[in-house]
Amino acid sequence: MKELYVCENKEAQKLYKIGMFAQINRITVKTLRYYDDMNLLKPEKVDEENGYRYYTSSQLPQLHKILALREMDFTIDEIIQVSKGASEEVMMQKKKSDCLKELAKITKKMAMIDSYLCGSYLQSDYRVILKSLPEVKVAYMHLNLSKYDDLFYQMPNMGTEMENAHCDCTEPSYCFTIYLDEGYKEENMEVEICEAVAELKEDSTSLKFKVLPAFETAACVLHKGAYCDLPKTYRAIVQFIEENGYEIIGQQREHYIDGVWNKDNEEEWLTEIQFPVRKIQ
Amino acid sequence: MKELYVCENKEAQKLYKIGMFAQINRITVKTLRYYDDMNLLKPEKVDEENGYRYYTSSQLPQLHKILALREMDFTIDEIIQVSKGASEEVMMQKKKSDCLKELAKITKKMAMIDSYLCGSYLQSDYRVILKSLPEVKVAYMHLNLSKYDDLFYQMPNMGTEMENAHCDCTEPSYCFTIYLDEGYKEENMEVEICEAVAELKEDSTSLKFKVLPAFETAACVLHKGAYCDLPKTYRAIVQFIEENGYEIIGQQREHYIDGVWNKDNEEEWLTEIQFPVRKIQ
DNA sequence: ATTGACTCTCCCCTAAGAGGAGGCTATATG
DNA sequence: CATATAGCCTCCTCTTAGGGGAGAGTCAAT
Repeated sequence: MKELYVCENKEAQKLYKIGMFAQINRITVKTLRYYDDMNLLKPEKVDEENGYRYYTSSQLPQLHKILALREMDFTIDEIIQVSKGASEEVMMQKKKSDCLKELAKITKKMAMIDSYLCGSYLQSDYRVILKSLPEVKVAYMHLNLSKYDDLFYQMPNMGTEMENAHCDCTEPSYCFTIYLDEGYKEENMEVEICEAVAELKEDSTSLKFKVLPAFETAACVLHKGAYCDLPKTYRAIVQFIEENGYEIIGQQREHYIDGVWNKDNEEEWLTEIQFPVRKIQ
Repeated sequence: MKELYVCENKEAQKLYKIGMFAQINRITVKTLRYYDDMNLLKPEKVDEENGYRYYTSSQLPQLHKILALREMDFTIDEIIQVSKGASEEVMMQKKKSDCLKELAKITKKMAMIDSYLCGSYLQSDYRVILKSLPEVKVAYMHLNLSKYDDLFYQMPNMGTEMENAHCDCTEPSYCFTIYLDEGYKEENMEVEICEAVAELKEDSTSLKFKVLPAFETAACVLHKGAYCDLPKTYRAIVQFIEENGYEIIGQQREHYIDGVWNKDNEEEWLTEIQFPVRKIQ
């Protein structure tokens, strides 16, 4: 029965070796040694001869506090701050806001996974990214197309006109169309074919120049394959915009990356859709 | 205008150096080099002479897929599995369940922080831990106490009786009382003082022996300081048990670690309360 | 030819320990 | 008393997904 009590020796404090102390607290020996190295919890006594660490029961509350804070995801450094007297209150509030951020992130992740699983993002080949569109100088031709494919018959024309005007294209090249119609149309659409240039030149009858303003945020998605599948991609990106609380604030651009001009195989064609957007408050 | 289109040279594929390719995709050069090292995304071509990496637009979809999966918290290894043909469906489901687990963890963390902030855990000095209580052989004395403090007047008696019976205490020592009354009582309580021993001995009139069964789970909390504050600690642990969906399935033990027998200062006394519990389905 | 912007490889760093090698020590058993 | 085993020590490497930087080579424009 509490041998030390019987002995009436109040000085003697039971010393636990590291293994026992670890077992009592359901942690590993490694962890205790690590906390020693980090100067977070020093053993009560270290044998000078053999280096053995000895702990006492009076260190239990300190250790339990450390473990409690670790469970709340405090880092070792933060726990050291606390033990040096930093306001726990303040750090807790910070931790809480960290938790809320993490919660938001994980919720977003879940939403992405879910939207993949229910197939609306079509096998995850759609990755909507938000990026900024810088101000850009373009050469452009205004066209009324009776059907979509006419667009590409016009492209060689535009190439010729640009050569005549001695235009320098930017590197990497940035060639796209702007749709001027509101809403979706399959025929008789009004478009502008644009290509980024280094400098503005004199307007001619068909080839004109202008500066497009920058957009702080644009929702962009890559479309791989023939153009007949483009509508599906449009639906996906518009869905993304709606679901994530954005609104469209400008004309979308269809940016041609790979196409008939450099790839025989339609499946390798690559197009990027860019929608200028803004977060709805 | 799409110079390659004008040139009608379908073989020529525009090669991007790593910096440009990184910029196009809003990622860092380091990331691309890392993916190369990991064999996740090899450049289309590497210059044999100077080691420069060159990428093409046809690698964009692959890269975007990688980035999309990274956003969903897939590890590099998992993405490699996917690119080698592992079922995305299955991995997504796994990811989702990971997310749910993480969500549960973070919710728990938040709850801990909140309960700290609203003070119910009293400055976080209470850390409830769940551990198993192994089967234990004890020497014990059955007592009826008119008031709590009488307990400690009985302890020296018990020490003497145990010495007479030649008991070997376990290491570390495990000395505790079991409360036999239902509910909380401040006086006239029926208790058993127990001390773990290596072997059972012959019962005497006052000192008896028995084996206490193991409990798979016990909610335990350290109490630091004088015994008059114990009720607060009891309330905290009972609150924890209720809030976390456990139920009490045995008599609680009050395990004496540091006390009057080895510490003069009441504030250094240390006691552990152990409640055998079970998760409610 | 020079300059500045890119690129390469190689090395070290992260948080909180885990895993293990090699060597010393404490305790229990024969 | 000798030895076997378990426990302890230090030191080293490993984990993720890249980041930072050194030192050296390379490209493109002036």
